[in-house]
Amino acid sequence: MHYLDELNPVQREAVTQTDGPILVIAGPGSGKTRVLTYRIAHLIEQGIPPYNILTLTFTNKSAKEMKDRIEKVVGARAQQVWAGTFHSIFARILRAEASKIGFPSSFSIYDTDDTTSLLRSIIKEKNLDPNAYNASAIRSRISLAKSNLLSPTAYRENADMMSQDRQQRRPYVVDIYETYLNRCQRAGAMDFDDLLFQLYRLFRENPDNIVEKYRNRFRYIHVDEFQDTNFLQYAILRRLLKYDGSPENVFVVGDDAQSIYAFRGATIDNILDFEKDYPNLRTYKLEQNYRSTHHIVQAANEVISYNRKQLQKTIWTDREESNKIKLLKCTTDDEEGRRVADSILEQKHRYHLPNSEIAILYRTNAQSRKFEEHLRRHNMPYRIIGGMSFYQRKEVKDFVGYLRLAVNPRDEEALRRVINYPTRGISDATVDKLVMLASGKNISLWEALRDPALDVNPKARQSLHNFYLLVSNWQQRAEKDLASKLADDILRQSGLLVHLKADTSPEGISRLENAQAVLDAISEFTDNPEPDLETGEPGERTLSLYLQTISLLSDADEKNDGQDQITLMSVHGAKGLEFKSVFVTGLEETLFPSFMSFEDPNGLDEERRLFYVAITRAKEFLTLTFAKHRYKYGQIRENDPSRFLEEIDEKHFDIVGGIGAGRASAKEAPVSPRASVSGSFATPRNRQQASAQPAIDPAGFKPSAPDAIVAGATVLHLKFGEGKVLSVDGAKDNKVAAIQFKGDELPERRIVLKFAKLQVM
DNA sequence: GTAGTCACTATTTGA
DNA sequence: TAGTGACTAC
Repeated sequence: MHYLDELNPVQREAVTQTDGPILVIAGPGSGKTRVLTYRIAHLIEQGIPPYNILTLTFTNKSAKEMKDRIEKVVGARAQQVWAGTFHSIFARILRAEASKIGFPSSFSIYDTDDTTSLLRSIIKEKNLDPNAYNASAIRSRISLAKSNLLSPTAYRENADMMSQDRQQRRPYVVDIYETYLNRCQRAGAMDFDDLLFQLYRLFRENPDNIVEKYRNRFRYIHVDEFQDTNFLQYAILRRLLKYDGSPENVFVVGDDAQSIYAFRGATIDNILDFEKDYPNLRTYKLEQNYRSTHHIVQAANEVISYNRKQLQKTIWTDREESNKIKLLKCTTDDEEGRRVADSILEQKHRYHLPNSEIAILYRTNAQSRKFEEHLRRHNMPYRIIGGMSFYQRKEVKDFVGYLRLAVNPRDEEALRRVINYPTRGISDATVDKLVMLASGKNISLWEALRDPALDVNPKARQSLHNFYLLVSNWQQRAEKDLASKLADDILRQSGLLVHLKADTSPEGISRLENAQAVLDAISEFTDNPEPDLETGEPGERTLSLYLQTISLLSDADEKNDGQDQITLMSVHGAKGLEFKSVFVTGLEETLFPSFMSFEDPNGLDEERRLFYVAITRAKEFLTLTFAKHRYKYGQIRENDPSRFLEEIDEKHFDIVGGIGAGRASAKEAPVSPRASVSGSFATPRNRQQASAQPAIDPAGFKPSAPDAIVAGATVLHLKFGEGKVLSVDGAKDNKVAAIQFKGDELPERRIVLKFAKLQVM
């Protein structure tokens, strides 16, 4: 069948419209990937050289999948398309052009840990209070600044940013930012944001007319998941697209309803601005859902209609046959784990589902444990995406630290990590002196290492010298030697191998195996060079490129080994995926939606979009679960069912056992007095807390109607006791009251009136 | 210099 | 609870 015949009329129009700016608003399961891949295949069929086509995707994995799908239509030429994530494509450009902005071409990439530890050290050097200046909070501040193109100078002139910092009682954030930038430059390192920020800088300063080069190269630009791009990414695209005589061949695909990365700077404004920036824009809406059955699609529409801001769009399906959505009400998180495992077992028997068609989704990675326990108990194979990945393990990071140093000795985070690990007689005091000297003279740690002005005892000096020789030797080899051979030598000569071998505990053995797995990965990498895009020759396969590649891997890129396993992951991780059967778990107030989102309505809207993404992953079976009681930080917490459950019409539900027989009864189910509930999970701490609760006689308690709860009223809550209503907001069925309870550690609690048991006094 | 203990504290999502 | 950083004892 010809590829164009596999498309519906709207899809086909979007695919064959090859020139000018195009926006495709694509609902979940509407064939978005198909449109994108066929459009690129179509361009190639029309004679456009594949290396003139750029496609920016969200994960490396989806870029690869896309290339493979294009290949099915146009053959091997497909592999010459520039397809990858923003970060990986831009890193590649920066490697080629680094010298123009004062970076080595083998610059290091600092991951979140490197950045945080560098910031921690800057905060210490500046003698700032580490409590007020929380390193990871500062990191997100700096990230926010970069994503909005604010240099330190612009930051200082930005009244909003400065006053926010003052309000947070940390007026020196911008100074930390400035120092941080210097340090990165000195270390020849870029963090994730820099890969965008520095590229933007390169294009703006435009040495040697470099923008021209890339404008000519990328004649057709595609962006997947456009709703998740931030201002900086948009600005870079604009640089590439907006100039005199530009054909503006840009094709973006997105869905405002699936925007779930606002927390890291993504903004829907990009979709709205797009229409303004490109007056010739043609917009297509893909609304037919080919993925899910009727009840799922309807539920998704109902939920998303509660969001205030959205582009008008209603997804629909012609799939009539349909299972209802199952709702599992559980008393505890443990019961939730058990019943999900049981349901999976049952589904597998009844419908012969392979494990790979089943996914368990949760809001936070920490929730995976209970599911793991119960799946293991049933001997069901599973894999976890996200959480601690291979390259985040300590032993792997240590080894990689040495490799980074061999490639770029100025890499200060790598140097600090390994300089005395395994121990080689370089004390913390010596390292501190090194850092002070480097700061004083504004030289890199690597230079400071052999600076005669360094005031240390002869023994330490000798140790430093030996370390210097060791690393210099690797560094010289890094440019010519085979990466795998060099890495093997580094593992031995660094002393890491001996150190790891010394630990014969099971964990120790697994650490050794992980280090050796890095060697295997490097061999695999060097043995399979990808073709160079312009020449088609086997491309560069240096250690430096390997390091760059692994630092840009994301969780979603983890491969499956072809085993038939159940997938466990966060809802964020599930974006773009689909499964026959999906379990969306932990649907409780404060968890999903997260309590972090309660402060601002935009936050709640984002949680709702996240829920929308979660349920639309399911093709045939959707199961929603919640637990009344759940452990958090070692303590039991009680939660109400998520408001999102209330936003789905009952007719889509099939309620299975648990607390009460039906949904309505769950709302009015008699609530056990706190003491007896805690008693069944007795720990000394819980007991104490329970006895501190105000004693309210459940028998004499008569809940008032939600309408009776108004701001200023004094109310009684079975669990929290007496409280004052500060405010009430939200529409009729979703009213939320902010209440301050007497003797409560929280300044206020937000209570969903529909679920709450409150009595006006 | 290292290993072990203790107390504290953070609580989301991720390239 | 789990991870971390500071402190202590050898």
